[in-house]
Amino acid sequence: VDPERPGVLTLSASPAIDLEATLDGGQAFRWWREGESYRGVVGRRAYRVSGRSPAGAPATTEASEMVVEAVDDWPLTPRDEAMLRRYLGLDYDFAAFAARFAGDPCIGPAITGWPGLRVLRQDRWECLVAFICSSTSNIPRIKQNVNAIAVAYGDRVGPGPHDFVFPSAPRLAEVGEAPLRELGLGFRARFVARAAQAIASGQPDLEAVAAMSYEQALESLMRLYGVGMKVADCALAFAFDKPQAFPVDRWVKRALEEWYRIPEKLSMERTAAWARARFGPDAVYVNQYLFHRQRLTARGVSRV
DNA sequence: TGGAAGCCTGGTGT
DNA sequence: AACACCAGGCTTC
Repeated sequence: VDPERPGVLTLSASPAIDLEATLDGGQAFRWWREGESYRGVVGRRAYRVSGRSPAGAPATTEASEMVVEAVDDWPLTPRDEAMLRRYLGLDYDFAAFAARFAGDPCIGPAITGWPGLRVLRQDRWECLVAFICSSTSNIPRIKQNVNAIAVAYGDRVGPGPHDFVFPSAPRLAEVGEAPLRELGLGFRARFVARAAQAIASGQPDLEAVAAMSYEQALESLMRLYGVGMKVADCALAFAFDKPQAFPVDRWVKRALEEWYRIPEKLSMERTAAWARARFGPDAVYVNQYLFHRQRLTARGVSRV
């Protein structure tokens, strides 16, 4: 925090964070492009985040600074800074990861092509709900669902159309299934309502889940109705400090078949287990690069 | 224990 | 423009 400019916070990252890939690439669903920056809510405050290079341009491998301001224009505190650094995963030793996988025929070039893709550390409950909503869905629709929930039942923290805090589990538990269905969640409304009830009653306690081993945490989340392995792994990786998680969806499975000769018939579970063993404690970073590369290549905007 | 069907409905492509 | 068909899974059978 710069005492001369209390409304603005500067965060440095090396390499520069690719905001588009990181904030709007399928990890988080409540960031909105606003000119050169992205706007979204972290904790109970709405922020604008912008990189030094124009959004959309390839991130550079050099260190760069991000500029963050709160939409309420009040001063930013060291607490804001600590929270945002945590959210953006700025303490992660990215260089070590990049070095470790530089020689990998698939991941190496992907890291070179998108050096600024990072893994976020999101709010546990919001992230869990978002991935429950991801079942047989797509990114635009997931965004629509999650934001509809926030707008309908969350507290407003800014003047913008998306400046809402995601509602707590107890709040969504009292809302119930039918209203969620009316927001367009479809069959996922039951999943979210039942998860909200369970979490609201402390079964399980999400902070306790985060403190568990990966295996125990996975088991705990999968006991929730509507949460299978893919959804649980996403939540664990993106919100529960479990970077060894490796969510396998059709995109990632296809990429593994293509690059690592995984047999097509191998189940999702076995594929995930193979990948965790193969890629180790940073598996989710590999996972994100596989996903990102596969998805963008399919769209014809490959950088490798 | 594995595998296939059904679920809601907005996106996406034709 | 209208209309299939599909989609970043889950539960159930």
